[in-house]
Formats: sequence, structure tokens, C-alpha cells
Amino acid sequence: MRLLLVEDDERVAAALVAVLGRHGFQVRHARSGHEALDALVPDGHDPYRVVLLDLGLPDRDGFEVCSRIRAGSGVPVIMVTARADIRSRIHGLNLGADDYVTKPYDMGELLARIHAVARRGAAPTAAAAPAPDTVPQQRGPLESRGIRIDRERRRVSVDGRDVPLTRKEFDLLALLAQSPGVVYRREQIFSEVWRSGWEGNGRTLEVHIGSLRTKLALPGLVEAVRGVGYRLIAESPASAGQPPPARAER
Amino acid sequence: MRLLLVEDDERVAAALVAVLGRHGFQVRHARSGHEALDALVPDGHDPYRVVLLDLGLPDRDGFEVCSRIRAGSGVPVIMVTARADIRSRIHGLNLGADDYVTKPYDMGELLARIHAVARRGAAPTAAAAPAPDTVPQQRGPLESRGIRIDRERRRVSVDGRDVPLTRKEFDLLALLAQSPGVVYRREQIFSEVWRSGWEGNGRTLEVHIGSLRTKLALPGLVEAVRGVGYRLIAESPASAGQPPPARAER
DNA sequence: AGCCGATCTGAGCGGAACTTGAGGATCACG
DNA sequence: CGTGATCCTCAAGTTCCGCTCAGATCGGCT
Repeated sequence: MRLLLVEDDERVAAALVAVLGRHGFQVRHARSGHEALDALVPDGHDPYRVVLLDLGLPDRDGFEVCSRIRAGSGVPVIMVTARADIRSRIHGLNLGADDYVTKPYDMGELLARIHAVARRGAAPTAAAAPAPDTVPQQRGPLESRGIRIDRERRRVSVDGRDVPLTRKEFDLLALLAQSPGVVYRREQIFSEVWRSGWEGNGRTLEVHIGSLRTKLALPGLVEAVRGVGYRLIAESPASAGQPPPARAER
Repeated sequence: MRLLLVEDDERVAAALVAVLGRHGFQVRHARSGHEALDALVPDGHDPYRVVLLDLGLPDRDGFEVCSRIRAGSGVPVIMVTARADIRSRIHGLNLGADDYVTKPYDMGELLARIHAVARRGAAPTAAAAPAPDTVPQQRGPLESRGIRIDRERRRVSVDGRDVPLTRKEFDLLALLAQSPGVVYRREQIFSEVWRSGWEGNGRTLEVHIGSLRTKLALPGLVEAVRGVGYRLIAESPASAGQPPPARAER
């Protein structure tokens, strides 16, 4: 059974490869998100039955990798990370991860969870992984359409000029910007930006979205998806869907 | 989306039913393992999409209930329990549970995990034998006949052209596309795309099907099955790569 | 305490989405 | 070939939902 391990720490990876190998897994080790996405492109080998994804050092990189994986493949993903906070858990699961395991974990439990998701695993789809060059890799401060988001400093600038945002506005924007194009449902937004489990009573969300739009002054950036939620428009509205260049028929 | 809650504490159950209901689940509450197993017997209703199983039931051991459920059905099971020890976790997962959540849990995380396992869900057939690969459930972006459905972005494109769809239209298409070729009965469609057991009085469904056909401009894609419901034609009608196995005649 | 910005709530508006009904087309079946 | 049931389309009516504004409440700071 093939398994893809995404982990940048060599020592951790080596240990996992050893243990997993002893339990009958054929492990491919990817050291970066880019390498992982490459590895997932169908190449005639058996498809991977499960992906172990470490949300490693580059801050949000792991979430983006998960989103990209999910956009192109149905392979089960288990996030493994030291980040135990609820926000991260919920966000990871909402991005399409099948499980979320925090360090330190028990090896036996991890194995059991791997088997659980593999057992449920998807039939390999014919869909190719996203072409690496159509979607530019966004790491560190997100930059797209002239908008720059510095998560550490909590600063946002549009075309160079600084835009002061309040907490909620920033959290909201930061959430949506983690996966431009992906629709975030209202409940998801509430459980990640507000205290989880809280139901927005009034028009709270709309008001914050409104002021966010006003301050950013980028019409069409934040798009409402009626009855569902909101999303960020990543590219200019020219070609929204990525053109399928050379699609490998299976 | 139907959900089976197995919980003997009335107060806990009531709270969960309320929250889950508000999040779009149609919850059936079973107070014992026996009742749960009864509820899971196929009865013509839509199958449950996920089971929330509280260990520590009065009449039976929760593990045994899980094992029996798994013996008769492929429905995803989430164990919810106060027993946090590693042994129990591993045991539960190895018995076929899809996830194992310990109390106290965060409501937002539980919801995210419910969605995660439901997303990965079981075969929609009511057949007792859980054969995961007999019914090909499409994951990731569905691509067939030039039509591409991106669930998390809620985008549909036909031959590269982006086709804007409304909520109902998209949900309808996404549902039918889950298993191309399989006939979805009207009641089934209503309970999945709409809320609760609502018997569409007027010509609602036909209208939405109509606009879906118009927008997609793929004649013959959505096929009406007289007196039963609708289905998607997977491949061009000439050479059927695979004969549709499960035919739902009444 | 008092101030001030941030957040929340409620009402009203406008438009998109959904529903309904009627009439025509099509199909299954005798 | 006739007939009833089912489905499709069109054009209303109606509901729902997101947007905005204005005021109330919350919460941090001095």
C-alpha cells in the first residue's frame, strides 16, 4: 500500500518511514508541498492510498498544499501537526482533510487512523493534479491582485498603500485569502473567525464583509455566493476557470 | 442530510439535535444500541449519511454496536466518548469507526469532522454487503464529457467555459454527478437538495432540471426516468464503458 | 468612570432565486 | 390510435437573502 509522507524534518521523516515500512506501507517521502503535488500527478504507478501531511514550518503552507491536493485528487489526507488550536483543526478539516492529528501522537493511534481513512479511501479519479504553473505558489505574505497580506504583522496593503483593518476584518480577509476561489460557508466562517459553535444572529457577517469591501476598495474581490457564503476572487475575471491545457486521458 | 445519533443521555441528545438541525442535518435519535441497529435497517428511506455513536450505552457495549453496524452497513461512524485512553481509541478505529472524538469536544470541530466523514461517505445503496468498490463514488473534481464540477469552489465548467449556476442547480447537479448513471428518485433528491421530508408540490424540480439543462447546453446529459426520477448520463450513449450495475426500479 | 473605536442588532430595500400554475408536448399502455 | 399520466416550458407571483444604514452595546484604554 503506497503512502505519501509530506514532512520537512528529516529526522522525523526517517523515523516515520521506518515504522510505516515495518507496517507494510511503501512510503514516498516528499520534503515540500511542491514535491508532494508533483508526486501526486498520475504517472502510471499505483495511486497513493493516503497522504500524511505535516503542516510544517512555512506558516500556512500546509493548508494551501491540502487545498491544492484536494482540488486535483480525492486521495485521503491526514494532517499531522503541532498546531492544536481549534481554529487550525476546523480549518484543516474544512479544507478537505480527512483527519487531523496533533503532535505528540501515539504511533498506534496514527496507524489506526491511517487504516481508517485508507479503508474509506477514494477510488483514484482520472482528474490530474493541478498543473504546477497555472497556479502560482503563494507562500509567506499572500500577494494577489495587488493585495498583500502580512499575517504576522496583521497588515494589509493594496497597491502599496496601507489599509488599516480591524480584528474581525483582518481575520475574515485572512481566512478567505487562505484559499482564493474556495467558497467558505457561513458556518465555517463563524466557527473560524468567531468563537466556534456560535451562530450569527443578526447581520453581523454582512456588516463586516461590507466594511471590508469598502476599505479595500477592490470591487468584486469579495464575492457573495448566495445561500452559501463568500469567496475571494483570485484572478481577474477574464478566465475564471483554469484552462485545461494538456489533459491526460486515462 | 440524514444523521443517526446514538446517545442515551436525553439532555446531551437534545442539545445535539438542536445544533445539528440548525446546521442542516435531519437527525434521528436512537437511545440504545438496539434502537440504532433497528434504525439502520434499510426501509426505503434515504440511508443515513453518518452515525454519531456514543460509547457507554446502557444495553450494550458501544464497541459491539459499532462492530454490528459495520457488519451490516458501510455507513460512516464517528465514536464520541469520554474514554480517552489510547487502547480504546485504537480499538474503536480498528473496529471500523471512521473517527474517534473524546469528550469534551468542541462543537465546531465535531461539525467539521462530521462533514469530513460524510464527504467521504458510504455507498448510497441500501445493500447490506459493504462493497466499497462496486459503486464508484466520484471524488475530487468530477470530469466527464467535458463537464467539470468543482465542489469546493462551486464552479462548473463545460469545455472550459465557466457556467454560473444557482444554489439549487449546483446542488442538484452535484448530487446527480455523485454517481453518474444511477437513478435518483424524486423523494431522494428533495431530501438531499432541499431540507427535511418536503414533498415538492409544484413543478419545482422540473423547473430546476430545465434551467440546468439550458445552462449546461449538453443535450441528453440529464435524463428523466419516467415515474422515478433523474440521472446523469456518464459517457456518450454509444459505448457503455461499464454497464450501470445498480438499477433502482421501484 | 468616561471615552472611543469595534462589534452587534434590527429594519428596510432591492434583486436574485425559488415556487407555482397553466398549457402544450411526450410517453406508456391498452 | 386514443387516453391518461408524466414531463417540459413559459410567465407570472412570492419568498429569501444579502446589502446598507443607523443606533445600541461591548470592551479596552487612560
